[in-house]
Formats: sequence, C-alpha cells, structure tokens
Amino acid sequence: MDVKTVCLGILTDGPASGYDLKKHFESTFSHFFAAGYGSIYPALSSLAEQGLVSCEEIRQEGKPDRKVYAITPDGREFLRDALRNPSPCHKVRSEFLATMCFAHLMRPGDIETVLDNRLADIARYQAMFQQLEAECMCDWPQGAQFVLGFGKAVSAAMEAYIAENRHMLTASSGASTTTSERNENHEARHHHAS
Amino acid sequence: MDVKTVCLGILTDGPASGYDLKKHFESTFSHFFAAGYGSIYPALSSLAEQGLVSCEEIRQEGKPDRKVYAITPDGREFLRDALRNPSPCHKVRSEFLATMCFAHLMRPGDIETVLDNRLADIARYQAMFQQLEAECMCDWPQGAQFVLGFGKAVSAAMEAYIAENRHMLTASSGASTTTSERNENHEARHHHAS
DNA sequence: ACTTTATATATCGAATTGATATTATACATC
DNA sequence: GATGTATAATATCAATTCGATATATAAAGT
Repeated sequence: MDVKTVCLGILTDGPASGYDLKKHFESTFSHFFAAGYGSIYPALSSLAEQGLVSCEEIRQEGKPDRKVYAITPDGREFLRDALRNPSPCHKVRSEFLATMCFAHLMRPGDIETVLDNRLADIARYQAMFQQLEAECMCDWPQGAQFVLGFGKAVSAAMEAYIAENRHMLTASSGASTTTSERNENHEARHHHAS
Repeated sequence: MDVKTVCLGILTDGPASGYDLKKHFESTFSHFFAAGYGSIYPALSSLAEQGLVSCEEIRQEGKPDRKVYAITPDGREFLRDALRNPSPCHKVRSEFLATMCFAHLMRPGDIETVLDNRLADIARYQAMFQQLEAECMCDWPQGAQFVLGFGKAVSAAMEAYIAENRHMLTASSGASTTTSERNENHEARHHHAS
C-alpha cells in the first residue's frame, strides 16, 4: 500500500489530475496519509507506464496542460489484489512524543509551548473533521465514514490525555534548571486530576 | 528531530552501541518512532564526524568490535537547541486506514480479517506497555512516563473505536459481493452502541 | 544435528520528504 | 501602480529513511 496504490484507490472515485489528488491528500487523507507532489507525480507516471491508469492531456491557455488520469480495468484488478493484504500497517512518527521523552532537558516554559501547539494542531484537525462531516460525508462510502470517525476518536483521546496529564511534565523535576529559570513552575504542583 | 537527534537524546541516558539503540527503538520508542539499522548506523557515523558523540571501540573475540558511543558536551548543546523546536510534528502513516477507505471494494470476509489483525496488533502494543510499566517505568523521567501513558490512551481509543464501529464496514452494502460471500454479516446490524 | 535467537556492524536500492522552479491569472493590500 | 499572496498546474532533486540483506559467531532450544 504505497502512494501509487492509494492514488489508484482515489481514482476509483473518478478521473483526476495530480493536482486534484494532492488536494484529496490534504483534506480527507491528511490525518493518516501524507503525500506531496514529489510522490504523486512519479506515482502517476509509473502507473501510466504499467497501464494501470490512462492519461488524457487537456490543453489550457496560459496554465500548463492538465493531465487527467483515469483508472483502467487492469488498475482495478491491481487495486483489488493490493487490498487483499490482511495486515496493513499503521505507523506513527512523532517528533512531539520524542521531544516529550526528553522533557527533563527542557525549560518548563518551552514544554508548555510545545503542548499548547500540539493541542492547537489537534483542534485544527477537529475543525476539519467537522467541516468534512457537514459538507460531504453523506455521499461517502461507509469506509470513508469509518476512517473519519477513527480520526475523530483518536484526536479526542490525544486531546484529553494531554489536558489531563500535562502537569506530569511541568511539575517540579529538580533536573537541568540550567541557567536562571526556576520561577514559572509554582502553581502546577497540587492538582492530581486523573 | 530526525533519527540523529533522537539517537543523541537516547545517549543522554548513558553510552550505547548502535545495536543497543536499535533495541531501545524497538521497545520504548516502538509506538511512535521507528528506526532501523539503515538509519541508526549512518546517524551515529555522522554524529561522530560532527563531534557530537565520541566513539570507543571495544574488541571482542568472535563477535565484531563493539562501538560504544557517548554524547559529548557539544552534543548536549546541539540536543538542547533541537529540543527548542516549538512545534514538533506528529504524523500517522496508516495503510490500515487507507485500506478501510476502500472497504466497499473488498470482500466482507477480508475486511473482518484486516480489522481482527489490527486489533491483535493493538493488543500486542498494550501487552508491551504493561510490561514496560511493570519493569522499568519507576526509574524513568516523567517525560517517558507521559509518553507511555499517551500510547496507552491512544491504543485504548483505537481499540474501542474499532470494536464499536466495525459493523459500519461489514453491514450489507450491496457493492462488490464479488463471488459468493454474503453470509457472515447477519448479527452485526442491530447494536448501535455509541 | 539442526534451527532459531542473540550479539554486532554494515550497506544498498527503492521509496518518500520537503523544498524549490516555472508560468499564469486573480484578488488584495499598501 | 506595485507588491504580495492565493490558486491552478506540473516537475525535479538532494537528503533522508525504509526494508531487506550480508557477514560472523555463540548460545540455546528441538
């Protein structure tokens, strides 16, 4: 299930250009599968070479030609085979969590900033989920609805966990108060909310 | 926050070889940061070149020399700077969710298998979390404890979501019941548990 | 006797990321 | 009137990362 296969999957919903696919990756797929032009265009070229998609060039004045790709019967078969993988992976790559592992080497104020920024990022995702839900979710296949719900559930869990446990990170640690910061962790000591 | 920086962070806990680091990535870090030998060894070489780690070769009979790396004062400074990034990312790459997006192109039995395998994978993580918690968590810095708790919370949320919503995917869709599977989705219709 | 597991480093092709280049229209902002 | 940013559209490239494989030996299980 590489970028090629996912592109093929999106094309089952109708013909699209690389640009269109990118927008798809940025909206519906953004919370679980990122792909930039650097992956999409080579993927489409390769799919076209293998005969899994067809390509129609549409000339436009000024703008570059629009290349609209459509899945072929061979492509559908290829996709069906790819979807037969019984154990597709689910990987997380979190510089956020890696950073938090080393919180004891950071200034308390910096930890707070990182946590606040993560919460803001989660909020942005949640806003996007709500908008998708309001706009177009009704005409999606059940699979896409399941995936959106998954994103919502996981986001909510992350948000709640951070809100309820951030005190662990900023409560007086005694370590690495390197230079002269030892003031802003006064009030964070006494709420043991679980 | 690339592999290099994370290696540097792990080395703040004491000197270690590439092999040791790999084991670290496979246990504590496995749920949010994967790194194979193909990233770790080049990372260590590069860190040594930059003087951010020192390397002591320890000869062993039979086995290859053990190269034990230790963080240097320059390395500590480099790490502190890296940890100052206020918005470290948190990315998911899920072939599982991508697959589920196209559930309407799959046989119901195959969907069930994918869901069961994902649940099994989650269970494996949860078992690992419990073991880590029992064994060594007490002597970890708060950051590592926060991160482990994060993993547990997210895993639990994923597990619950899949258990409660899998019926969405296998409930009669009418689509692509390709050959002769149309029997095992009888009982999944009536529980609307939210 | 055979196979797997653990210790240990190293490399390589393939895939992916992230940034940048190009070209043009349109709409704001200064 | 000029500058900046957004949108539409494709393309490429270096750096990074992934996954698999090679090498070598000892211990431990079957």
